Amino acid sequence: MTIILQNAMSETANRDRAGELPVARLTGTDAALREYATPVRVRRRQRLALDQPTPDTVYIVRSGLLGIEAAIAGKPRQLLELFYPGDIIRRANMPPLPHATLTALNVSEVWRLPARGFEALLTANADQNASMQRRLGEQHARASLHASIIGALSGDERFASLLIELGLRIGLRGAAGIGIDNPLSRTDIADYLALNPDTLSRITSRFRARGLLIHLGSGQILLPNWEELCAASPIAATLQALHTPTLG
Amino acid sequence: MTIILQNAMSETANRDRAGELPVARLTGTDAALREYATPVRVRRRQRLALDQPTPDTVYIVRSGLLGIEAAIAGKPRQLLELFYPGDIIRRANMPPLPHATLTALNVSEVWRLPARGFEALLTANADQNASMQRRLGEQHARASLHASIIGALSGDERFASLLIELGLRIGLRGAAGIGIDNPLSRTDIADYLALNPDTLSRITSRFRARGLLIHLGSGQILLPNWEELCAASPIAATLQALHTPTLG
DNA sequence: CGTTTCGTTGATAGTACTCAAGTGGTGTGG
DNA sequence: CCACACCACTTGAGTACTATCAACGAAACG
Repeated sequence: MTIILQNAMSETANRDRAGELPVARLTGTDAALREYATPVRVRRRQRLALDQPTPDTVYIVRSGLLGIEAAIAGKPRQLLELFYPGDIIRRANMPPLPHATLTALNVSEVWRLPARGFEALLTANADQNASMQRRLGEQHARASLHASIIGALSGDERFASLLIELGLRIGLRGAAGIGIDNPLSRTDIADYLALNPDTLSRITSRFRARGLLIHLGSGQILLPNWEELCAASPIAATLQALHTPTLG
Repeated sequence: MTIILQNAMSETANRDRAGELPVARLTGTDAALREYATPVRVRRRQRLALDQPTPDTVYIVRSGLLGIEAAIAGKPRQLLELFYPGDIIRRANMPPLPHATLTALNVSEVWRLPARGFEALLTANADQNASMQRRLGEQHARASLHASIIGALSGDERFASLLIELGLRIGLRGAAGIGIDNPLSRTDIADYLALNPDTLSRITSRFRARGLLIHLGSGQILLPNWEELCAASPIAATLQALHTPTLG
Protein backbone atom coordinates (compact mmCIF):
# COMPACT_ATOMS: atom_id res chain seq x y z
CA MET A 1 0.00 0.00 0.00
CA THR A 2 2.80 2.37 0.82
CA ILE A 3 4.28 1.83 -2.62
CA ILE A 4 1.00 2.66 -4.24
CA LEU A 5 0.94 5.91 -2.35
CA GLN A 6 4.46 6.87 -3.26
CA ASN A 7 3.91 6.30 -6.93
CA ALA A 8 0.45 7.76 -7.05
CA MET A 9 -0.34 10.85 -9.02
CA SER A 10 -1.78 13.55 -6.87
CA GLU A 11 -4.55 15.77 -8.06
CA THR A 12 -3.20 18.55 -5.90
CA ALA A 13 0.46 18.26 -6.83
CA ASN A 14 0.68 21.82 -8.08
CA ARG A 15 0.40 23.49 -4.71
CA ASP A 16 2.46 23.70 -1.56
CA ARG A 17 2.00 20.75 0.70
CA ALA A 18 3.14 19.89 4.18
CA GLY A 19 5.99 17.44 4.36
CA GLU A 20 7.29 18.14 0.89
CA LEU A 21 10.25 20.17 -0.22
CA PRO A 22 9.93 23.94 0.16
CA VAL A 23 8.45 25.61 -2.87
CA ALA A 24 11.07 27.22 -5.05
CA ARG A 25 8.97 29.22 -7.47
CA LEU A 26 8.37 32.77 -6.33
CA THR A 27 5.58 34.96 -7.56
CA GLY A 28 6.06 38.69 -7.85
CA THR A 29 4.61 39.43 -4.45
CA ASP A 30 6.64 36.64 -2.92
CA ALA A 31 9.80 38.25 -4.17
CA ALA A 32 8.84 41.57 -2.55
CA LEU A 33 8.04 39.76 0.68
CA ARG A 34 11.38 38.03 0.57
CA GLU A 35 13.21 41.30 1.04
CA TYR A 36 11.82 41.75 4.54
CA ALA A 37 11.86 38.12 5.58
CA THR A 38 14.37 35.79 7.15
CA PRO A 39 13.92 32.14 6.17
CA VAL A 40 13.85 29.78 9.12
CA ARG A 41 13.92 26.00 8.88
CA VAL A 42 12.48 24.10 11.79
CA ARG A 43 12.53 20.44 12.61
CA ARG A 44 9.66 18.41 13.97
CA ARG A 45 8.56 19.47 17.48
CA GLN A 46 10.74 22.56 17.40
CA ARG A 47 9.22 25.57 19.13
CA LEU A 48 9.33 29.10 17.83
CA ALA A 49 9.39 32.09 20.13
CA LEU A 50 5.91 33.45 20.63
CA ASP A 51 5.86 34.42 24.27
CA GLN A 52 6.58 38.11 24.20
CA PRO A 53 3.69 40.02 22.66
CA THR A 54 5.60 43.28 22.32
CA PRO A 55 8.04 42.66 19.46
CA ASP A 56 5.28 40.68 17.74
CA THR A 57 7.21 38.75 15.16
CA VAL A 58 5.24 37.74 12.08
CA TYR A 59 5.74 34.28 10.63
CA ILE A 60 4.63 33.24 7.18
CA VAL A 61 4.49 29.53 6.53
CA ARG A 62 6.32 28.42 3.40
CA SER A 63 6.03 24.68 3.81
CA GLY A 64 5.21 22.16 6.46
CA LEU A 65 2.68 22.22 9.26
CA LEU A 66 2.67 24.24 12.47
CA GLY A 67 0.30 24.72 15.36
CA ILE A 68 -0.40 27.02 18.26
CA GLU A 69 -0.53 25.34 21.64
CA ALA A 70 -1.85 26.81 24.85
CA ALA A 71 -3.11 25.62 28.19
CA ILE A 72 -5.71 27.10 30.49
CA ALA A 73 -4.70 26.78 34.14
CA GLY A 74 -5.80 23.43 35.48
CA LYS A 75 -6.91 22.16 32.07
CA PRO A 76 -5.24 19.87 29.56
CA ARG A 77 -3.14 21.35 26.80
CA GLN A 78 -4.99 22.61 23.76
CA LEU A 79 -4.00 22.83 20.13
CA LEU A 80 -5.75 26.02 19.09
CA GLU A 81 -5.04 26.29 15.41
CA LEU A 82 -3.20 24.56 12.56
CA PHE A 83 -1.16 26.51 10.03
CA TYR A 84 -0.54 25.50 6.45
CA PRO A 85 1.70 27.00 3.76
CA GLY A 86 0.73 30.59 3.08
CA ASP A 87 -0.69 31.18 6.54
CA ILE A 88 0.27 34.22 8.56
CA ILE A 89 1.08 33.76 12.23
CA ARG A 90 1.44 36.54 14.75
CA ARG A 91 1.08 36.69 18.48
CA ALA A 92 -1.40 39.55 18.42
CA ASN A 93 -3.91 37.36 16.60
CA MET A 94 -3.86 34.78 19.38
CA PRO A 95 -5.54 35.06 22.76
CA PRO A 96 -3.19 35.92 25.64
CA LEU A 97 -3.32 32.50 27.22
CA PRO A 98 -0.52 31.06 29.37
CA HIS A 99 2.01 28.72 27.79
CA ALA A 100 1.10 29.79 24.27
CA THR A 101 3.75 28.39 21.96
CA LEU A 102 4.14 28.00 18.23
CA THR A 103 5.28 24.48 17.45
CA ALA A 104 6.28 22.84 14.20
CA LEU A 105 4.23 19.67 13.86
CA ASN A 106 6.30 18.60 10.91
CA VAL A 107 9.55 19.70 9.34
CA SER A 108 8.74 23.17 8.06
CA GLU A 109 10.09 26.35 6.64
CA VAL A 110 8.76 29.72 7.72
CA TRP A 111 9.66 33.27 6.90
CA ARG A 112 10.16 35.49 9.90
CA LEU A 113 9.42 39.21 9.66
CA PRO A 114 9.53 41.91 12.28
CA ALA A 115 6.12 43.48 12.76
CA ARG A 116 7.36 46.79 11.36
CA GLY A 117 8.60 45.14 8.20
CA PHE A 118 5.30 43.38 7.76
CA GLU A 119 3.37 46.61 8.17
CA ALA A 120 5.70 48.41 5.79
CA LEU A 121 5.21 45.69 3.22
CA LEU A 122 1.44 45.99 3.42
CA THR A 123 1.34 49.74 3.03
CA ALA A 124 3.87 49.67 0.21
CA ASN A 125 2.09 47.16 -1.97
CA ALA A 126 -1.68 47.22 -2.44
CA ASP A 127 -1.84 43.78 -4.02
CA GLN A 128 0.22 42.30 -1.26
CA ASN A 129 -2.04 43.98 1.26
CA ALA A 130 -5.20 42.60 -0.33
CA SER A 131 -3.81 39.09 -0.54
CA MET A 132 -2.67 39.14 3.08
CA GLN A 133 -6.06 40.48 4.13
CA ARG A 134 -7.75 37.67 2.26
CA ARG A 135 -5.51 35.07 3.80
CA LEU A 136 -6.05 36.41 7.33
CA GLY A 137 -9.78 36.35 6.66
CA GLU A 138 -9.60 32.69 5.66
CA GLN A 139 -7.70 31.90 8.82
CA HIS A 140 -10.31 33.72 10.87
CA ALA A 141 -13.01 31.67 9.18
CA ARG A 142 -11.12 28.49 9.98
CA ALA A 143 -10.75 29.49 13.63
CA SER A 144 -14.45 30.21 13.84
CA LEU A 145 -15.29 26.92 12.19
CA HIS A 146 -13.08 25.15 14.68
CA ALA A 147 -15.13 26.58 17.54
CA SER A 148 -18.22 25.40 15.72
CA ILE A 149 -16.81 21.89 15.33
CA ILE A 150 -15.84 21.60 18.97
CA GLY A 151 -19.14 23.02 20.14
CA ALA A 152 -21.63 21.16 18.01
CA LEU A 153 -20.15 17.90 16.72
CA SER A 154 -19.80 14.54 18.40
CA GLY A 155 -16.42 12.94 18.84
CA ASP A 156 -16.78 10.80 15.75
CA GLU A 157 -17.88 13.75 13.66
CA ARG A 158 -14.99 15.87 14.90
CA PHE A 159 -12.49 13.19 13.99
CA ALA A 160 -14.04 12.68 10.57
CA SER A 161 -13.83 16.43 10.00
CA LEU A 162 -10.13 16.44 10.89
CA LEU A 163 -9.41 13.56 8.54
CA ILE A 164 -11.20 15.40 5.74
CA GLU A 165 -9.21 18.55 6.49
CA LEU A 166 -5.91 16.67 6.47
CA GLY A 167 -6.90 14.73 3.37
CA LEU A 168 -7.64 17.95 1.52
CA ARG A 169 -4.50 19.67 2.74
CA ILE A 170 -1.76 17.07 2.77
CA GLY A 171 -3.40 13.99 1.28
CA LEU A 172 -2.03 12.11 -1.72
CA ARG A 173 -4.55 10.34 -3.89
CA GLY A 174 -3.57 6.75 -4.55
CA ALA A 175 -5.23 3.67 -5.93
CA ALA A 176 -6.16 2.37 -2.49
CA GLY A 177 -7.50 5.68 -1.25
CA ILE A 178 -6.08 8.92 0.07
CA GLY A 179 -2.82 8.57 1.93
CA ILE A 180 -1.62 11.00 4.57
CA ASP A 181 2.00 11.19 5.60
CA ASN A 182 3.33 12.20 8.99
CA PRO A 183 0.14 13.31 10.65
CA LEU A 184 -0.30 14.66 14.14
CA SER A 185 0.38 12.45 17.10
CA ARG A 186 -2.54 10.97 18.93
CA THR A 187 -2.09 13.52 21.70
CA ASP A 188 -2.01 16.36 19.19
CA ILE A 189 -5.26 15.22 17.62
CA ALA A 190 -6.92 14.84 21.00
CA ASP A 191 -5.81 18.32 22.04
CA TYR A 192 -7.01 19.77 18.76
CA LEU A 193 -10.43 18.16 18.87
CA ALA A 194 -10.94 18.80 22.59
CA LEU A 195 -11.16 15.10 23.30
CA ASN A 196 -9.57 12.77 25.79
CA PRO A 197 -6.79 10.62 24.29
CA ASP A 198 -8.55 7.48 25.46
CA THR A 199 -11.77 8.57 23.87
CA LEU A 200 -9.92 9.34 20.66
CA SER A 201 -8.46 5.87 20.67
CA ARG A 202 -11.95 4.40 20.85
CA ILE A 203 -13.00 6.59 17.96
CA THR A 204 -10.10 5.50 15.77
CA SER A 205 -10.90 1.89 16.56
CA ARG A 206 -14.48 2.45 15.46
CA PHE A 207 -13.29 4.13 12.27
CA ARG A 208 -11.01 1.22 11.44
CA ALA A 209 -13.85 -1.20 12.07
CA ARG A 210 -16.06 0.84 9.75
CA GLY A 211 -13.41 0.75 7.05
CA LEU A 212 -12.83 4.49 7.07
CA LEU A 213 -9.23 4.44 8.26
CA ILE A 214 -6.19 2.19 7.90
CA HIS A 215 -3.01 2.61 9.91
CA LEU A 216 0.06 1.88 7.80
CA GLY A 217 2.63 2.42 10.55
CA SER A 218 5.30 5.10 11.04
CA GLY A 219 2.77 7.87 10.95
CA GLN A 220 1.21 6.95 7.63
CA ILE A 221 -2.52 6.55 7.40
CA LEU A 222 -4.85 5.72 4.54
CA LEU A 223 -8.42 6.82 3.94
CA PRO A 224 -9.89 4.07 1.77
CA ASN A 225 -13.39 5.44 1.49
CA TRP A 226 -13.53 9.19 0.97
CA GLU A 227 -17.25 9.26 0.16
CA GLU A 228 -18.26 7.59 3.36
CA LEU A 229 -15.81 9.67 5.35
CA CYS A 230 -17.43 12.83 4.02
CA ALA A 231 -20.81 11.39 4.94
CA ALA A 232 -19.54 10.97 8.51
CA SER A 233 -19.03 14.73 8.89
CA PRO A 234 -21.94 17.20 8.67
CA ILE A 235 -19.56 19.92 7.51
CA ALA A 236 -17.74 18.15 4.71
CA ALA A 237 -18.85 20.79 2.20
CA THR A 238 -17.65 23.63 4.41
CA LEU A 239 -14.30 21.96 4.92
CA GLN A 240 -13.97 21.48 1.19
CA ALA A 241 -14.52 25.19 0.68
CA LEU A 242 -12.04 26.26 3.33
CA HIS A 243 -9.25 23.79 2.67
CA THR A 244 -9.17 23.73 -1.11
CA PRO A 245 -6.81 26.34 -2.52
CA THR A 246 -8.59 29.22 -4.17
CA LEU A 247 -7.64 29.33 -7.81
CA GLY A 248 -7.78 33.11 -8.11
CA MET B 1 -31.49 48.32 42.57
CA THR B 2 -32.37 49.50 39.12
CA ILE B 3 -32.24 53.09 40.30
CA ILE B 4 -28.83 52.57 41.74
CA LEU B 5 -27.64 51.28 38.41
CA GLN B 6 -29.09 54.16 36.46
CA ASN B 7 -27.52 56.77 38.66
CA ALA B 8 -24.25 55.02 39.11
CA MET B 9 -21.04 56.45 37.80
CA SER B 10 -19.39 54.12 35.38
CA GLU B 11 -15.66 53.69 35.28
CA THR B 12 -15.88 52.99 31.59
CA ALA B 13 -18.20 55.81 30.61
CA ASN B 14 -15.71 57.31 28.16
CA ARG B 15 -15.96 54.57 25.56
CA ASP B 16 -18.63 53.24 23.22
CA ARG B 17 -20.98 50.86 24.87
CA ALA B 18 -23.77 48.61 23.64
CA GLY B 19 -27.23 49.89 24.32
CA GLU B 20 -26.26 53.52 24.60
CA LEU B 21 -26.64 56.31 22.13
CA PRO B 22 -24.41 56.16 19.08
CA VAL B 23 -21.10 57.90 19.54
CA ALA B 24 -21.05 61.33 18.04
CA ARG B 25 -17.40 62.32 18.29
CA LEU B 26 -15.42 61.37 15.21
CA THR B 27 -11.68 60.96 15.15
CA GLY B 28 -9.71 61.79 12.04
CA THR B 29 -9.72 58.25 10.73
CA ASP B 30 -13.39 57.92 11.50
CA ALA B 31 -14.11 60.93 9.33
CA ALA B 32 -12.20 59.36 6.43
CA LEU B 33 -14.07 56.12 6.93
CA ARG B 34 -17.34 57.97 6.94
CA GLU B 35 -16.90 58.98 3.30
CA TYR B 36 -17.18 55.40 2.13
CA ALA B 37 -19.76 54.20 4.64
CA THR B 38 -23.53 54.19 4.79
CA PRO B 39 -24.89 54.36 8.33
CA VAL B 40 -27.49 51.73 9.10
CA ARG B 41 -29.63 51.61 12.21
CA VAL B 42 -30.99 48.23 13.20
CA ARG B 43 -33.51 47.27 15.81
CA ARG B 44 -33.29 44.29 18.10
CA ARG B 45 -33.42 40.92 16.33
CA GLN B 46 -33.10 42.54 12.92
CA ARG B 47 -31.05 40.55 10.43
CA LEU B 48 -28.51 42.01 8.05
CA ALA B 49 -27.79 40.47 4.68
CA LEU B 50 -24.82 38.16 4.89
CA ASP B 51 -25.80 35.27 2.66
CA GLN B 52 -24.13 36.11 -0.62
CA PRO B 53 -20.37 35.84 -0.30
CA THR B 54 -19.65 37.53 -3.61
CA PRO B 55 -20.45 41.21 -2.98
CA ASP B 56 -18.94 40.80 0.50
CA THR B 57 -20.28 43.84 2.26
CA VAL B 58 -18.19 45.09 5.18
CA TYR B 59 -19.93 46.22 8.33
CA ILE B 60 -18.27 48.27 11.04
CA VAL B 61 -20.05 48.36 14.36
CA ARG B 62 -20.63 51.86 15.73
CA SER B 63 -22.80 50.99 18.70
CA GLY B 64 -24.82 48.12 20.04
CA LEU B 65 -24.23 44.41 19.95
CA LEU B 66 -24.43 42.00 17.03
CA GLY B 67 -23.76 38.32 16.50
CA ILE B 68 -23.17 35.79 13.76
CA GLU B 69 -25.50 32.82 13.81
CA ALA B 70 -25.12 29.60 11.90
CA ALA B 71 -26.39 26.06 12.06
CA ILE B 72 -24.71 22.84 11.05
CA ALA B 73 -27.15 20.45 9.39
CA GLY B 74 -28.93 18.42 12.03
CA LYS B 75 -27.43 20.39 14.90
CA PRO B 76 -28.84 23.17 17.05
CA ARG B 77 -28.24 26.77 16.07
CA GLN B 78 -24.93 28.27 17.09
CA LEU B 79 -23.93 31.79 17.95
CA LEU B 80 -20.42 31.91 16.54
CA GLU B 81 -19.17 35.33 17.50
CA LEU B 82 -20.21 38.53 19.24
CA PHE B 83 -19.40 41.95 17.82
CA TYR B 84 -18.90 45.11 19.82
CA PRO B 85 -18.42 48.74 18.73
CA GLY B 86 -15.38 49.07 16.51
CA ASP B 87 -15.52 45.50 15.25
CA ILE B 88 -15.29 44.71 11.56
CA ILE B 89 -17.69 42.17 10.11
CA ARG B 90 -17.39 40.61 6.70
CA ARG B 91 -18.66 37.40 5.22
CA ALA B 92 -15.27 36.26 4.00
CA ASN B 93 -14.03 36.08 7.58
CA MET B 94 -16.75 33.62 8.54
CA PRO B 95 -16.87 29.94 7.67
CA PRO B 96 -19.24 29.06 4.80
CA LEU B 97 -21.81 27.38 6.98
CA PRO B 98 -25.51 27.13 6.07
CA HIS B 99 -27.93 29.66 7.51
CA ALA B 100 -25.17 32.07 8.46
CA THR B 101 -26.83 35.34 9.38
CA LEU B 102 -25.74 38.55 11.02
CA THR B 103 -28.24 39.51 13.69
CA ALA B 104 -28.48 42.56 15.90
CA LEU B 105 -28.75 41.34 19.47
CA ASN B 106 -29.54 44.83 20.65
CA VAL B 107 -30.48 48.08 19.00
CA SER B 108 -27.35 48.97 17.07
CA GLU B 109 -25.83 51.21 14.47
CA VAL B 110 -23.42 49.90 11.89
CA TRP B 111 -21.61 51.41 8.96
CA ARG B 112 -21.97 49.49 5.73
CA LEU B 113 -19.19 49.60 3.16
CA PRO B 114 -18.82 47.79 -0.13
CA ALA B 115 -15.75 45.57 -0.12
CA ARG B 116 -14.09 47.75 -2.78
CA GLY B 117 -14.55 50.86 -0.68
CA PHE B 118 -13.10 49.12 2.33
CA GLU B 119 -10.06 47.99 0.38
CA ALA B 120 -9.62 51.43 -1.11
CA LEU B 121 -9.77 52.96 2.34
CA LEU B 122 -7.07 50.66 3.63
CA THR B 123 -4.65 51.27 0.81
CA ALA B 124 -5.24 55.02 0.91
CA ASN B 125 -4.53 55.49 4.58
CA ALA B 126 -1.68 53.68 6.32
CA ASP B 127 -2.88 54.55 9.81
CA GLN B 128 -6.36 53.38 9.01
CA ASN B 129 -4.89 50.17 7.62
CA ALA B 130 -2.83 49.51 10.73
CA SER B 131 -5.73 50.15 13.05
CA MET B 132 -8.05 47.88 11.07
CA GLN B 133 -5.38 45.20 11.03
CA ARG B 134 -5.04 45.47 14.77
CA ARG B 135 -8.77 45.26 15.28
CA LEU B 136 -9.11 42.23 13.01
CA GLY B 137 -6.29 40.62 14.94
CA GLU B 138 -8.12 41.17 18.21
CA GLN B 139 -11.24 39.64 16.76
CA HIS B 140 -9.26 36.65 15.59
CA ALA B 141 -7.86 36.25 19.08
CA ARG B 142 -11.35 36.38 20.52
CA ALA B 143 -12.61 33.75 18.08
CA SER B 144 -9.72 31.51 19.00
CA LEU B 145 -10.34 32.03 22.69
CA HIS B 146 -13.96 31.14 22.17
CA ALA B 147 -12.95 27.77 20.75
CA SER B 148 -10.72 27.34 23.75
CA ILE B 149 -13.57 28.14 26.13
CA ILE B 150 -15.97 25.74 24.50
CA GLY B 151 -13.37 23.01 24.28
CA ALA B 152 -11.83 23.12 27.71
CA LEU B 153 -14.17 24.69 30.24
CA SER B 154 -17.10 23.23 32.13
CA GLY B 155 -20.56 24.69 31.78
CA ASP B 156 -20.24 26.78 34.91
CA GLU B 157 -16.86 28.11 33.85
CA ARG B 158 -18.16 28.99 30.40
CA PHE B 159 -21.06 30.92 31.84
CA ALA B 160 -18.81 32.74 34.30
CA SER B 161 -16.54 33.68 31.42
CA LEU B 162 -19.45 35.10 29.47
CA LEU B 163 -20.63 37.15 32.43
CA ILE B 164 -17.12 38.55 32.84
CA GLU B 165 -16.98 39.39 29.14
CA LEU B 166 -20.33 41.15 29.24
CA GLY B 167 -19.47 42.90 32.47
CA LEU B 168 -16.27 44.26 30.95
CA ARG B 169 -17.97 45.27 27.71
CA ILE B 170 -21.38 46.58 28.62
CA GLY B 171 -21.43 46.57 32.41
CA LEU B 172 -22.18 49.61 34.54
CA ARG B 173 -20.57 49.74 37.94
CA GLY B 174 -23.08 50.49 40.67
CA ALA B 175 -23.14 50.36 44.43
CA ALA B 176 -24.72 46.92 44.48
CA GLY B 177 -22.38 45.45 41.90
CA ILE B 178 -21.99 45.51 38.15
CA GLY B 179 -25.26 45.86 36.27
CA ILE B 180 -25.78 44.65 32.73
CA ASP B 181 -28.61 45.93 30.60
CA ASN B 182 -30.39 44.06 27.84
CA PRO B 183 -28.27 40.94 27.67
CA LEU B 184 -28.67 38.00 25.35
CA SER B 185 -31.70 35.77 25.65
CA ARG B 186 -31.34 32.46 27.35
CA THR B 187 -31.33 30.72 23.98
CA ASP B 188 -28.65 33.07 22.67
CA ILE B 189 -26.42 32.36 25.63
CA ALA B 190 -26.92 28.63 25.29
CA ASP B 191 -26.12 28.78 21.58
CA TYR B 192 -23.02 30.87 22.26
CA LEU B 193 -21.66 28.62 24.99
CA ALA B 194 -22.52 25.38 23.18
CA LEU B 195 -24.82 24.32 26.00
CA ASN B 196 -28.34 23.02 26.18
CA PRO B 197 -30.88 25.68 27.28
CA ASP B 198 -32.03 23.41 30.10
CA THR B 199 -28.48 22.90 31.28
CA LEU B 200 -27.91 26.64 31.15
CA SER B 201 -30.97 27.18 33.30
CA ARG B 202 -29.50 24.87 35.91
CA ILE B 203 -26.25 26.78 35.78
CA THR B 204 -27.94 30.15 36.29
CA SER B 205 -29.86 28.71 39.23
CA ARG B 206 -26.60 27.57 40.77
CA PHE B 207 -25.05 31.01 40.19
CA ARG B 208 -27.97 32.73 41.88
CA ALA B 209 -27.71 30.33 44.81
CA ARG B 210 -23.99 31.11 45.05
CA GLY B 211 -24.71 34.84 45.09
CA LEU B 212 -22.93 35.50 41.79
CA LEU B 213 -25.96 36.63 39.81
CA ILE B 214 -29.22 38.48 40.46
CA HIS B 215 -32.03 38.73 37.91
CA LEU B 216 -33.68 42.14 38.02
CA GLY B 217 -36.31 41.49 35.37
CA SER B 218 -36.79 42.87 31.87
CA GLY B 219 -33.38 41.73 30.76
CA GLN B 220 -31.43 43.43 33.51
CA ILE B 221 -28.98 41.42 35.55
CA LEU B 222 -26.64 42.30 38.38
CA LEU B 223 -23.28 40.82 39.27
CA PRO B 224 -22.95 41.46 43.01
CA ASN B 225 -19.59 39.77 43.52
CA TRP B 226 -17.10 40.46 40.77
CA GLU B 227 -14.15 38.96 42.65
CA GLU B 228 -15.79 35.63 43.15
CA LEU B 229 -17.12 35.63 39.60
CA CYS B 230 -13.58 36.06 38.28
CA ALA B 231 -12.49 33.23 40.54
CA ALA B 232 -15.12 31.05 38.89
CA SER B 233 -13.44 31.38 35.49
CA PRO B 234 -9.91 30.09 34.83
CA ILE B 235 -9.45 32.66 32.07
CA ALA B 236 -10.55 35.83 33.86
CA ALA B 237 -7.18 37.47 33.21
CA THR B 238 -7.29 36.65 29.51
CA LEU B 239 -10.81 38.03 29.21
CA GLN B 240 -9.71 41.18 30.96
CA ALA B 241 -6.94 41.62 28.40
CA LEU B 242 -9.17 41.02 25.39
CA HIS B 243 -12.25 42.95 26.47
CA THR B 244 -10.73 46.03 28.01
CA PRO B 245 -10.26 48.81 25.46
CA THR B 246 -6.65 49.42 24.58
CA LEU B 247 -5.73 52.93 25.53
CA GLY B 248 -3.36 53.48 22.59
C1' DC C 1 -58.60 36.28 30.95
C1' DG C 2 -57.09 32.79 27.98
C1' DT C 3 -53.13 31.99 24.99
C1' DT C 4 -48.51 31.92 23.97
C1' DT C 5 -43.84 32.06 24.97
C1' DC C 6 -40.06 31.66 27.90
C1' DG C 7 -37.85 29.84 31.76
C1' DT C 8 -37.38 26.28 35.55
C1' DT C 9 -37.02 21.75 37.39
C1' DG C 10 -37.16 16.56 37.82
C1' DA C 11 -36.19 11.91 35.90
C1' DT C 12 -33.71 9.42 32.62
C1' DA C 13 -30.43 8.39 29.02
C1' DG C 14 -26.27 9.14 26.40
C1' DT C 15 -21.66 10.57 25.83
C1' DA C 16 -17.17 11.45 27.14
C1' DC C 17 -13.81 11.37 31.15
C1' DT C 18 -10.99 8.93 34.62
C1' DC C 19 -8.40 5.29 36.23
C1' DA C 20 -6.30 1.00 35.58
C1' DA C 21 -4.81 -3.00 33.28
C1' DG C 22 -3.25 -4.95 29.14
C1' DT C 23 -1.04 -5.04 24.34
C1' DG C 24 2.33 -4.13 20.73
C1' DG C 25 6.28 -2.02 18.85
C1' DT C 26 10.99 -0.22 19.45
C1' DG C 27 15.52 0.30 21.24
C1' DT C 28 19.14 -1.28 24.30
C1' DG C 29 22.09 -4.35 26.69
C1' DG C 30 23.43 -8.92 27.85
C1' DC D 1 19.59 -13.39 19.13
C1' DC D 2 16.89 -12.81 23.05
C1' DA D 3 15.35 -10.45 27.41
C1' DC D 4 14.09 -6.41 29.17
C1' DA D 5 12.48 -1.83 29.72
C1' DC D 6 10.10 1.79 27.82
C1' DC D 7 6.75 4.17 25.36
C1' DA D 8 2.53 4.87 22.78
C1' DC D 9 -1.55 3.06 22.24
C1' DT D 10 -5.73 0.12 23.28
C1' DT D 11 -9.43 -1.52 25.97
C1' DG D 12 -12.53 -2.32 30.03
C1' DA D 13 -15.19 -0.73 34.15
C1' DG D 14 -16.94 2.85 36.75
C1' DT D 15 -17.99 7.83 37.19
C1' DA D 16 -19.30 12.59 36.08
C1' DC D 17 -21.35 15.68 33.23
C1' DT D 18 -24.50 17.26 29.89
C1' DA D 19 -28.52 16.29 26.75
C1' DT D 20 -33.16 14.88 26.31
C1' DC D 21 -37.88 14.65 27.39
C1' DA D 22 -41.69 16.00 29.98
C1' DA D 23 -44.20 18.57 33.32
C1' DC D 24 -44.73 22.72 35.62
C1' DG D 25 -44.67 27.78 36.70
C1' DA D 26 -44.22 32.64 35.43
C1' DA D 27 -44.40 36.42 32.59
C1' DA D 28 -45.81 38.71 28.23
C1' DC D 29 -49.48 39.53 24.82
C1' DG D 30 -53.62 39.92 22.59
